[in-house]
Formats: sequence, structure tokens, C-alpha cells
Amino acid sequence: MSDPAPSDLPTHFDFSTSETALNDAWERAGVFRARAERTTRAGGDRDPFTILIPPPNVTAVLHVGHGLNNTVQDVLIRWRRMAGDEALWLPGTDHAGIATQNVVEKLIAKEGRTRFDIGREAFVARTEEFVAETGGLILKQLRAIGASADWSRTAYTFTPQLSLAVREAFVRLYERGLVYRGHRVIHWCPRCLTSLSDEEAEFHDAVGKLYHVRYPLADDATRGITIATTRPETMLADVAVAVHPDDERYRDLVGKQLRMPVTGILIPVIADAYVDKDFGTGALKITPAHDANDFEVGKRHGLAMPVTITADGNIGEVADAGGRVPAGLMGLDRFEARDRIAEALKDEGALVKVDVHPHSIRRCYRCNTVVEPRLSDQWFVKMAPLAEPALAAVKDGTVRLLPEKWEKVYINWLEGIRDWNISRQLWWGHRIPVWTCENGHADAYREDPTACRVCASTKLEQDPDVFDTWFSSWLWPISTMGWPDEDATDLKAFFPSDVLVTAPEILFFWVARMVMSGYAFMGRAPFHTVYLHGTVRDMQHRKMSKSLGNGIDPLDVVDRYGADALRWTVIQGMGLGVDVMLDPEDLDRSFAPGRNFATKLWNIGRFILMQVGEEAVSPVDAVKAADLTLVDRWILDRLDAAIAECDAALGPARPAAAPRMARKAGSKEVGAADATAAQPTWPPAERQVGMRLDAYAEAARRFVWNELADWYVEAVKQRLAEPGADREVARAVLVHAFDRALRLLHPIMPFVTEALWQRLPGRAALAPDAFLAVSEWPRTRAAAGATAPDGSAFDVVREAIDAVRGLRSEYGVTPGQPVRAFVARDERTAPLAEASALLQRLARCELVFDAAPAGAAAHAVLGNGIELVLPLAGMVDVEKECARLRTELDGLTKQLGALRGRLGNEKFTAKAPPAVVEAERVKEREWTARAEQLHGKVKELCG
RNA sequence: GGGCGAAUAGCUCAGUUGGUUAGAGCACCUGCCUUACACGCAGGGUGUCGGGGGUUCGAGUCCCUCUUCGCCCACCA
Repeated sequence: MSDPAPSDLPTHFDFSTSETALNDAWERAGVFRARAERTTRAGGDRDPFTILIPPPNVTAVLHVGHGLNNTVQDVLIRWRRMAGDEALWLPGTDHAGIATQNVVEKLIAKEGRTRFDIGREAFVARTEEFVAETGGLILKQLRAIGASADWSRTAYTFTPQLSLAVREAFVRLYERGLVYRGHRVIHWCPRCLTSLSDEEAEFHDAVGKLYHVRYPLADDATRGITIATTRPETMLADVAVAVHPDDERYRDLVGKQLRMPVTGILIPVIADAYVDKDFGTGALKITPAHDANDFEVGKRHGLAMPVTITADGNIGEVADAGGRVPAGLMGLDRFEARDRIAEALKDEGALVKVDVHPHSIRRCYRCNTVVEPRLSDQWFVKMAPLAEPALAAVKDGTVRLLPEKWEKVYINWLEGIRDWNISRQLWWGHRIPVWTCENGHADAYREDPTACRVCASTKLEQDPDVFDTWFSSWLWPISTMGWPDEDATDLKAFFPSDVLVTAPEILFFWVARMVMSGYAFMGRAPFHTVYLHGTVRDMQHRKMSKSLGNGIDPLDVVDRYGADALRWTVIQGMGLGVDVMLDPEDLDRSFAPGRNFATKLWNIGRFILMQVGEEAVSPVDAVKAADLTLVDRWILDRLDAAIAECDAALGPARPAAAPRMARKAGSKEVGAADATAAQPTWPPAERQVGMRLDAYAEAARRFVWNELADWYVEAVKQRLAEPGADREVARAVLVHAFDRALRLLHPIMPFVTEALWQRLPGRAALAPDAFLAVSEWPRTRAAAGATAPDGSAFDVVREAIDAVRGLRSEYGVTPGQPVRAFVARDERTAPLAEASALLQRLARCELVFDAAPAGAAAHAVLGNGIELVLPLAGMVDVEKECARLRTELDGLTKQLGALRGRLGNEKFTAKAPPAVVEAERVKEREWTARAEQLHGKVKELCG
């Protein structure tokens, strides 16, 4: 890079040009590309560290939720890359069956056509074309926020390779007897014209009406049963009224016939324990084809199952319903029919009453249409056997969910797992590989069959349905790695992966099912950590959404403040699992933390580059310990502390591969146990540790801003200005500390840190393709086996400066006015003597090592007992000082009283840990000394 | 209906196994263009840790209870 001289650098980081240039440079150098052969699993010396992107819909456009999700992944992957792992972040997209189909349907609707007008083949071709043209835009957008994914491995759930995995998975489950054809009531979306899984039919609160309808006895219209229903339109398909067998009210009616109003159809009264005696009237109308529970009741009693609602949600005689639908209702929309039937009931006098009834209704998760329960044939996966190892994995710590509360939700769901409806009546998706021959032999085939496996008939027809889109998503951790080829290079090197970063909304849709598929097809969990982050919300805590118009476009933020500002803001404000609040109305304020810090960092760098010059600096290790000044030692200490804090906040990258545990006595499953025993589990002490990205960000920020910039840089300004040996020491320490700070911050702010790091002196000696992005993650001196001289002596200096500044402010001494502070001569003042020039510069305070002159004075006592005295003659009135002293003394007396009370309490001294008691004793001595001192001053000054 | 969680500064949140005078960022107030940065510097905490009770030498932290809020699941028509 040809650079301007440091002094010509602008005062703000020019992110708009630098970000693109850096992205290009990184990609050219291939720093994001993972190499299987370097992993330990392939005989190399690097631990693999893999993150699989939660594939966004192929038609998706980047929104702030993606921004957050992918920033987290990128921070983790950059961290591990620097820490020496072979880091793979595998990007890709999801074909998103139902969602993409809806998009294309809308597109052709603009041409006045439906998918049925153009036919299945043309529709699929049209969708493929649309995806090819516009799909994957989001992956390009991810580059703009700095995503360091391995783009050479970009995957898509609908490629031939992944389709093969989907087919293989289905056939294997089929062969294991875990797939079956079910005839039952499922969730049906009348707009998408497809069945939905339980998870795809989401509950929404609604205030409906509860209609009480009287069904009279066929042979005695004066008697009857009143039932309650929220969906009177389904009465057209009623086949019975059920009561509880023990219900005295209805006992004599069981077995009798009722004549339904409106249709006049006769239906029996049956007894079934499913009915709740205490709900409504205790009588329940039974509509087996349009209610999942009624279906079960109907099966038990061998009842007919007429279908009176069509696929698109209208009234009609669909199946076994001859003569049930009155002509006037035929073809009506289901909700219109509801009102019409209610009117008809009212006219007949059969409508007893209508109550307001708050309840939950299910809606399609893609189009929000009210879901209709509907009798149909679908493919299901038996989930209980698959759930078992997935449940055990979380219980035994093979997989941890962060934050922990989601483990309970996960376990709760898996323990009550229900079978998964995987067939969809859509056109966009993987066709179900089941063929049925003319003789009715249905079977699953790995290859498209030319003849029936059973009877060799060549007249075969493929099931018209496609798979639930999640049936391909759940294979993501293995299909993207080359499965079903178990020898695939990537599968061997990078599976299982490490961390999955996603939103809790898809815990069941995706996360739990991936764990299941990992065990079902590879015998292992696909990752060891699931990081479930919060949601981005506006200031009213509403989820950001297009329809509410409260969204934030991440690319807009990148344009205004840079990708680093976006990333920093999101990471530093994100506690584990906590929602991030941003104000779409005030981007300046929302992204101030990131914008401000990026600029601060840039200016620290700018200053350092200007002061340090171009000549190479010696490594800090080469500096003799004796040549380090107080502040040098201090900043190196603080650096160690910051590294340790960052490491602690990030936590262990993976559970340690503990030595194989001794097999439990009596365990005979030697061979079987081995495959899973090899997968390490999180020790209880580490299960909730790490992944505190906000704490990591804060530790790094505090070091570079509050310690390096606020203190060290200020302290070394003078040394840098004067040529000589000490200047070289200062340069060495300064460059070292800043270099390490850039490393710590790089995962969060990759661009500004790389731009600065590339300009550090000594870069010329490095290889031309040396990047901060692949530089070594900092280690503490202790971790590196080096000795660390104590830097705490500088604390006295800092305290003295703080104290003088505080006193100045308190007494209203203007910043420009020089002051003198007196310190009684004492060997403990040695650090102050060494740093008195600093005190002069940073606090405009001349230090005098002598007794203070008599008269009004301000006092400050430093932590090690040194008293600092500022004469206030001519600067402040005595009364004010007296008042201040008295206030301090009062407060101290109160605190001392409490403290002495505790120390005098035998129970405390006997029961509290000795260390705590000792600390209290020390404190008591210090406070007592201070109190006596204050007493003296008050007497002397105030009489 | 079942399960889970939260309530700490104006806002968003930390607060590790109970142990100094409860912290951070943003916001706010005061003063500063001090040879990098006003997107900055220096100073300032503005709090009955939701209410009540209990355990303890000691409670923001543990237990009970009440209040409020949120999340997940569920076959009450």
C-alpha cells in the first residue's frame, strides 16, 4: 500500500475506500480459505474450528438481524483464526421452498397468472431462473460488513450435491422404518395450498367467538344438547356429539340421535373420556376431518370423516360429504360461511348464545393465513428414536446451549416430541423419492427407478410432493461437507463443527433437528456449542420488521459510519442472549459507540505513527527490564490483564478432549459406546463459561482507550520528543502495546485495525502478505513464559494526578492555573519523585517534597498513605474547606462505627473467613488514621 | 393449562461460589479547541437493587410470598 506520511493522515478513518481495498487484499491472499490438510484431523497441526452459517433464504436481502447474527460468527471465526486454529466459516443459502415459491407466485401474479396457468415444469424453471438472477445477493452484502467466510465453499441447499444428501437421508430413514405415510388431520395453509408442520403453524392470540348451538333430539325436539364451538362452519362435517361417559347430565342421551340444525342431518350422541365435563356445556361436536382431536375420537368410534372445506378454504363437498352442504353455502369462503351459518342458526332458534372467547389460532408462518386443520395423507418422520440421542447430548454436556435457559426449553420440546410432517404440496423443493407402480407398490428409491422393485412393472409414478424445506436444512452440517460420501475431505476435517450461532426462534425448526440428523447419519453431534443471541429491537422494544417500518438497513449504517462501527455497536451492546435495542429514528445516537470508538482508535494510531516515525522499533522483549520506566511497566501489566480478561470473556473454544474415561463397570456396549465416547463433553465448570462478547469488547476497549490512550500515550509524549535511549524504550513499548491492542480488537473491528497495523513501523521486515487477520492472538507474558516486573508503582502516580484534578475541580481552581502540592519527604514518595514531571504536565501541578505551609489547604490521601496537600491561600475560602472536611469526617465516622460494630461482634470474628476479618481490620486501621488526621485539620483550621 | 425466565441509575445492561462505600456504555450536568482525536479531554452517580417476610455475623446475591413483565410448549371445543 502506498501511504501518505503519517502526518498527512486524515483525522477520521476513511472507511468507505479502505474497507473495499482491505476486503480485496484479504481475499486475494486467501486468508479466509480453510485448508483441510492443515487440520489435526487430517494429520496437520491445527485444531479445526468450524462455523456453519445459518443459511439465509436465497432471495433474502440483508437486514439488521442478519447483521447481528453474522457479526457474531465473524468475531468468533476471526478470533480462532488468529488463535492458530484452521478456521472455516462456511457460507451459503437456503432454497427456502415455501418462501421462495411465494415470491415467484407474486411475481407471476403481476403478469396476471397463477402457477397453475403455467404448469409445474415451467414454474420450477422460472423459479430457478429467478434464483440464478437475484439469489445470493445477501452473501455479497455480507462481505460489506466484513464477513470472513470461505466463499470458495459457498453452499446452497438445492445443488445436486445437497439434493443427493436429502434423498439419501430420506431413503435411510425409510429403510430404518422411521418414515411412514400418515392419514390424519394436519395443518393446512389454504393460501399456500400445502400442509405445514406443527412448528410452521404458529400460535397467535385472538379474540374469537364461542357459539353455543342447540342440537335437538331427533325423536323429541323438546330435548337436546347444546354444544359450544368457535368454528360453526365445520358443523357441516359433524358426525357426532360427544359427552363424557361419567357426565350425569347426558347419560340417558348417549346412543340417541340428534338432528343438526341447518342441514337436518342425524348424528349420534357418543361417550368419550376425551371430553372435558367442565368446559362449555360439557358436550362436544365431533368433526373428524377438520380437527385433530375429533379425528382421534372419530377413529376410536369408527365414525365417517366427511370433508367439507376445500383446499383453498371454501365450503364444498370434498370427500364423503354427499348432500351435507346446503346449496346456499356451497363455494363460500370459510369465514363468510361462518357468519352465514351463525345467521341461519339464529333464524332457526338454535343459536343459544355467543360469548366472546379469547383463544389461540394457528397461522401459516410464511403468509399469516389462518391454518385449516384438514384430513390428508402426508409423509411423517418418527421423531422419538431420533430425539433420544439429541436429548442425551444436551443433558450430558456434549452440546451446550447458551444462554442456559434454552437448554430447558430444548429438553422440554424433545421430551414431548411429535412426528414431523415432511411432505409439502409445493412445487419448489426436493421431490420426494417415492414411486408407486400401477399395482400400488410404493417404495423409496436412491436412483430414479425404471421398474417397480416388487413387481417389475415399468408404469411408475413419483410422489408429486416435495420435502419441507427444513428437511434439507437439518442436514446442513453434513451435506455441506460432502455427506453422504463419508470419506469426503471436508467431512473428515471439519465435521463435527464447533459453534452454531443463531436466533432462538429456530431452535426447534433447525437446531434440534440438526442435532438429531448429526446422530442419525454420522453418529455424533454436529457442534458442541449453540450460541443463541437476542433480537434487534427498536426503542419501544418492537422487533424490527419491514411491515412496521422500524427497520435499520445495515448497509446504510456501513455507508454512514463504516462496517467497524456497525460491528462494534452490535457486539459491545450484546449481553449473552440479550436483545439489542437500536433507534431507527436516530442512527447517530444508536451507533455512536462504534463510530466514536473507531475514530478514537484511528487517532491513537495516527498519533503513534506521527510520533514513532518510520524506523524499526526493537521488540519489547529486547528491552532490559531496568530500562523500563514506571509507566512502561504499568502499561505492560495492564496489557497482560486485558489479554487475560479477553480470553476469559471468550472462554474455551471447545471442550477439552479429556482422556478417555474409564468405562463404567458393567457397561457392555464396547463398540457402540466408542463412537460417541470420542466426542468430548463440557465439564460442568465450563458449561456456562465464555462467549461473553460484550465483556470481551469492553476489556479491549478499556485497555486501548482508558489505559493506553488516557495514560500511557499522555505519559510518553515527552519521552518521544527527546532523542536518546529512553525514546527507544518508549517507542518499543508503545508500538508493542498498540500492536497487541489492534490484535485484540481485530475480530470486532477488522478494517480500522488492519489499516493501522499495516502502517506500523517494522512492517517492511514482514512478508508482503502478512495481515493482522492472520497474525497471532496475543498471549500474556506469563503464558509466554516470560517474567513480568511489577507495574503497580505507577498507580501512586495516577492516584496523585487524579487527586489533584479532583481537588482542582472541587475548589473551582481553573485548569489553567498552576498549583503546588506538598508531600512530606518520605521514601514511599519515590514513584512520585520520578513522575513529578508527569504531574506537572497532566495536572499542572508542581510537586514539592516538604512540609506544607500552615493555613487553609486541601488534602488528598493516596492509597498507600501518602498525603498530598494543596495550599489554598488566595484560591478558596477557609469556610468551604472546613465544610468539606466536616462532611468527610461525618461520613467516615458513620462508616467506622458500623465497621467497629462488626469487628466487635464475636459471631462475625468467629464465623467469617479469616481473610475477610483481616481485610476489615486493615480497613479499620486506615480509616482510623484518616479520621485522626481529619480531626487535626479541622481543629487547626476551623477552631 | 404445563414449563422457564426477568425485575438493579433516565435508557440498555454487568454484578462470578453470600463479604470493602453496588458498576459499565449511552443520556445528562459543569469546565476545557491542553502540540492525535470536540466522534475529543477533565470532573460529576443522578440508586429505598420491584413490595413484604425469612435464613445468616453479613443478602442485590440464598429461601418463601405478593406484584408486574416476558419467553417456550399445549388437543379446552
